[in-house]
Amino acid sequence: MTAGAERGAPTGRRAGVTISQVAAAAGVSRATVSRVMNGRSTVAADLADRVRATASALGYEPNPHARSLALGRTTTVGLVVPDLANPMFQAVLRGLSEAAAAQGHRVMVAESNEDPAEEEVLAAEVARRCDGLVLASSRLPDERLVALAPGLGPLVLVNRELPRLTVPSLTVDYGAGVRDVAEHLLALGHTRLAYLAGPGSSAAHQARSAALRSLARERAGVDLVELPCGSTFVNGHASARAVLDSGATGVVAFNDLVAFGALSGLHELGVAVPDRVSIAGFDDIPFARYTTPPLTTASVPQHELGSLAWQRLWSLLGDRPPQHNVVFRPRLVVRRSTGPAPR
Amino acid sequence: MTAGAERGAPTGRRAGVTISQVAAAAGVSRATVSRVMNGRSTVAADLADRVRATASALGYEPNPHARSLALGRTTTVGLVVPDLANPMFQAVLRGLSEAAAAQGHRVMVAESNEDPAEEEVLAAEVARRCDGLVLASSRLPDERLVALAPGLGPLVLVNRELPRLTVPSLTVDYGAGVRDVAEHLLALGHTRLAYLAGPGSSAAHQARSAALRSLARERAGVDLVELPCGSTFVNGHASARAVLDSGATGVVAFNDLVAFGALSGLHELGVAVPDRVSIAGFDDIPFARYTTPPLTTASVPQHELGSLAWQRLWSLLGDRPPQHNVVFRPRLVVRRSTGPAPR
DNA sequence: CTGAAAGCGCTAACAC
DNA sequence: GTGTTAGCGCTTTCAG
Repeated sequence: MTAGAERGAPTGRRAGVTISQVAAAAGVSRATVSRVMNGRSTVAADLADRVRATASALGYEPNPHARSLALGRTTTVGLVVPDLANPMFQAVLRGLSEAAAAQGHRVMVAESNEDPAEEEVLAAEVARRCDGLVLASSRLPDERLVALAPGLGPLVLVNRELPRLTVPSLTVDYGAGVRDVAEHLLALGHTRLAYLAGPGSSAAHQARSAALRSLARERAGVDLVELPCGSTFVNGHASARAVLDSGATGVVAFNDLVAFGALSGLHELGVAVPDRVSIAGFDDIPFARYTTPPLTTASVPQHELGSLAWQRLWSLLGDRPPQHNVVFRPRLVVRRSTGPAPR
Repeated sequence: MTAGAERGAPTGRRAGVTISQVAAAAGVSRATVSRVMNGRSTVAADLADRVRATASALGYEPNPHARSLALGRTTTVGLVVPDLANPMFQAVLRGLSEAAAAQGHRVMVAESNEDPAEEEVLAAEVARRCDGLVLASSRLPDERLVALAPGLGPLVLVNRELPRLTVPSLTVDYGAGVRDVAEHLLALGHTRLAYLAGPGSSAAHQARSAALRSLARERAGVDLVELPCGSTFVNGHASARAVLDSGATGVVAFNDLVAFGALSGLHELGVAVPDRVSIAGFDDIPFARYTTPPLTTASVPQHELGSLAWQRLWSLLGDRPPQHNVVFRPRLVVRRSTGPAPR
């Protein structure tokens, strides 16, 4: 089955005219072609023109892998997320992809399925293939991340900080955000709150859980129960019964997805929202305002997290001074899924 | 600024122990190391063990770019979509990414922003860097696509066919789907229908437009007006006024996003849905059932489109017999955004 | 300003 | 079985 590689091979293996062919055709050395293609130093104008002409005549396009090998850089950045189905991460991806594209870079995505072990392998692998890596909402324990980070090359963290290491991070003040949500519920007269917990490995979850507990401790007469849940619609849906059984009238969901799931599950159980129980989410994903009822949530600048991550990475890649870390303050967005506590 | 490249360079340039170092340390040739690393032919067991030991001791990991260059293949596939913000394409991405990951491949995404010119450049570039390419809902005119395709290497088309070329395609019978939607509206007593048109360059739009026109032609007493719109939430929102002015009581939106936009715009204009106008979307994106009111739509197997695309590509990459093309029949999903025509 | 030559890190014939 | 040799296609000193 030795099919000819020339012109339009059957299954479509790309042809590939090489720099040598161009050099030969133009009667110059490969070095010269390379210089012209890269707009390097001074090449006599006429020669340069000749090279450009034959290059385009032959349809020459430098082989990116050969360049990567020679230059030690691809024009690709990686993004590793726990769950591509989460609109939050989709938004980060878009923000990153857009910004990177504007600078001629592509992005390679990988999802770890919320599994720290998988994430560790993926991060290493993706980092190896790219000039830099953005790790969003890493589910890795601090010590693993600290151990891993130096080997990953240029790295930017989203939704996660690494105190002991100086890696650029874009974070969100989840403690303050979830506190705002809880205060909102308390102000509405709810005294028994349920927190639908995120994945145990999620730093975002840990921050929220801690902030809620400390709030409950400070305030007299506030009852808080933490219900193990997860990060998906399905997880939230499955928690509806537990929410009901908990006797809570106000629920703080780990994120909007979970909130929607709970909303839908409670609806099926015949529980009116917000009449009997109020539900709030987190993130303010695009559809949060269009559900029934529209979701009260804490807004997080998802897209911007992605684009800023690119800026940080870009600085790193150019050995330019690192940009400042930023922590975003979530903004409470009150919609109709929360209301006064029932009497 | 000649920083030492050895052990943990400042900005984090990846170190990179090479095959030569492993070979030297293990006292064998690079070829042997290569053979061991790739589980090739027979290498004496003891030697193999020694190599493996020193490799892992040194933390050796083959450089993917060098492999790509030598082997002529990366383990990466590309995906080009018109709009990453569309949940439909996000789902395709997930389907593709999941399936590809199961076979050890990564995906590189790029979005063309609905711009055919940009798409053409992107497709070529991404194809060059990957083993194969899936082009989703290409906005390229047939002739451009036909001209481009052969140079792209292994290619799979989603939401698009190329009659003159034999490239694997996964399509959806949009004509039948949109017809189902329209019939549903007609059965509810609507006689004046508005179609919120998608991008002119979209094959999906063209198919829907044609099917609707032919339906209107067949049926007596059916009024159809096509309103230029687009593919996004914002486009749909901006069309609300035009919908109202058109006097239509039933609207068929290009996709769910447009339908949501229209829903929201009409709501702001104080128009009750479905009491005064009925709206149907297309795709059945994940949130379609959770909006207010839940959206009537034609369901399309988005995730499956992505995973099947991977299968097709995988066959192509292995020079295995091409799999059969499939055309999915959308399924009408009636929810509460459509109802009886007002009297 | 241009060419020759070495090398990026790996794989694959081809000999021993 | 294992080492030697020659690339994969490009960039980049280093001479001239």
